[in-house]
Formats: sequence, structure tokens, C-alpha cells
Amino acid sequence: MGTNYVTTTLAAPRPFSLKATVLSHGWHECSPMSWSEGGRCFQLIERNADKACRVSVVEKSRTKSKVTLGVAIDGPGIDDAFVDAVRDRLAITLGLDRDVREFHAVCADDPVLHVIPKIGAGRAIRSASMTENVVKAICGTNVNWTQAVKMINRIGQLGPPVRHFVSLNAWPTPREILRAGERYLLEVVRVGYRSGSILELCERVTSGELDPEGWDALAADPNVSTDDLLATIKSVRGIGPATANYLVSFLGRHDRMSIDSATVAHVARTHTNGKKPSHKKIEQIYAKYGPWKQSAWWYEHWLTWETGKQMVHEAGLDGKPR
DNA sequence: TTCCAGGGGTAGA
DNA sequence: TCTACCCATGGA
Repeated sequence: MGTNYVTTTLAAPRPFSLKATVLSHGWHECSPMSWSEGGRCFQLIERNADKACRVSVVEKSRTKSKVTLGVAIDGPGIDDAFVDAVRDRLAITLGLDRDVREFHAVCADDPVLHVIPKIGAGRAIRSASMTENVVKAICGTNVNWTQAVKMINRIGQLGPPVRHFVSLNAWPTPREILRAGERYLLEVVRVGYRSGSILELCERVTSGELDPEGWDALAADPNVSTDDLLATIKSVRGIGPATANYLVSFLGRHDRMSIDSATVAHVARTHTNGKKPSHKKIEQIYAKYGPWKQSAWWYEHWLTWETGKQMVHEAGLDGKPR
């Protein structure tokens, strides 16, 4: 049967900041995730069979070695197995399963990035489901980010809703997206030419021909090269080199730069005196970060965002050289 | 109106 | 391998 409300905890190795992790990039603006700045609370909707449950996460306490996260699960039919599944998925979502000590060591010697470990940043938020990440990534190609968020959130409406809430839904399964069909994607979600890519992905996943949920296990195998992972990811129609490099970083491989218009703009602003850099030039600038190139450029960029600046300010690190 | 965004696919060289 | 062109959409 299960109960309707359960609390549990999750340990995050320090340095760790829930806010820096959740706001590490735009995923937190997208269904089924949200961030409440006032409550410093991360919320996401998880699926328990065909029902939706609300999961709320806050920082509960800190010791020298870890941050304890308080997790509240709210919804019908919660049993021990579901609580375990939520905890496992949350660990992936918040990157708690990643060892970022080497990246933090790289940051420590950097004139700009040295603040990253000090404010507990460096872990990127993602969905635990790679299929979900791929659908969102397709929506993010060749549109401005606010438009991508709108598309993603309209797809998010296809999943089962939380009781008593009209707009809180668990992320839909590929089968549910297929059931909604092309007309829905075109006329309601307004994904334009991306509809074919999204439907083809859902069909491949549903038929078992493609298994994005198995990519994490593949990436955990050191014998599987990043090139092999990228070849699999790029077999998805609508995923090209920039997006594939972005997605492979979700799998813990940060040695390939995802170069898009935001990268070019950032590098022009911060490294090349406003002159538009070539991809080759960008690669040269970040080559020194080796296996952490993607993280390095991203967090350099992130520090120019309001969130990054605010967190540096809150930590009292403004303008402080290392 | 025109441009272009957190690009990618395709044809032709 | 490189380049030019096309692709829906909607904010600026």
C-alpha cells in the first residue's frame, strides 16, 4: 500500500552547495524541476508507477565533511522501494555520484575559477533519465533559451499530474509522448521541425533499439571511449556535435567542449577583445584544462551570470584574488 | 521587417 | 573535410 508522506536524508560530500548545483544551468527552469529561492528548496516531480509524487530537497545541516540534504516525498503509495529509487535518482540529478575533486584542484590554481570550490559549485544538475535529457537538448537547439523552456514545459504537461495541482507533472515516458503525436508537438508544443527528431527518438527508445538509460553504465566503463559514447549519442537525429558534447558531460566526460553561440559570445567578451573567435581558437584557449575543458568554460561563463555573481558575493569573495 | 537563438541535416565541392 | 543553404518558431 505505502504511505503518502516520507522524509529521508541524503549526504553530499563537501564542498557542496544545493543552490549552486541546482542553478548550475537552465535545467532547473524546466519541468519537472523547480527552485524556490525564498525557501532555498529544490523540487521535482517523480513518477511512482502511473502516479506523480512531489520531492522537495533542502540543505538540512553541514559538518566539515558533508552537507546533509533533507528530502520530503509527498504522494500516493510511497513504499521503501520507491524511497530508495528516489534517493538514487536524486543522487544522479545533483551529481552526488560524481568525484569532482580533480576539477576543484584545477580550479584552485585558476585566477577566475578559484571561487568555484569555495562556493560549493562544480556539479551540474541533470535529469536522472538520459532520454529526458536528450528530448530537452533537442528542444534547446537553434532557439533562445526562454523559448526552449516553453517547449520543454509544454512537453512536461504530458506526464501524470500531482494530485490537486494542474501544472505539476512527472516527465512523460517516450510512449506518452508518442501517444500525444506529431500534431500535438507541432500545434501545442510548437517544436517546429524538431518534432520528427523527438518522435524518432521516442520510437527508438520504445522499441528497445536505443537505450539512453544504459549510457551511464557505458560511461562508467573506462574501456568505453568518449568517441564511442559520442557516436551513440549522435546517432540520435537532431543531436549534432555541440549538443552531443554537452550530453556526454552529463555522463562524466568533460573533455569535449560544447561550442555553441553562447560559447562564442562568452569567449569573444572575455578572451578575444570582442572579436568573434573560431572554434579552433576556443579549443586552444581551453586546452590547458585537459579533461575538464567543458566544465572550465562553463563555470567561467556561469560566474558571469547573476546567480554566479550573487553566490560569489554571498560568500564574501567579490574581487578577491586567489 | 529583419535578425538570430544554448544547431543540425544535407547536397555539392 | 569544408561550405552554403535550409529548416519552424518567436523574442528582440
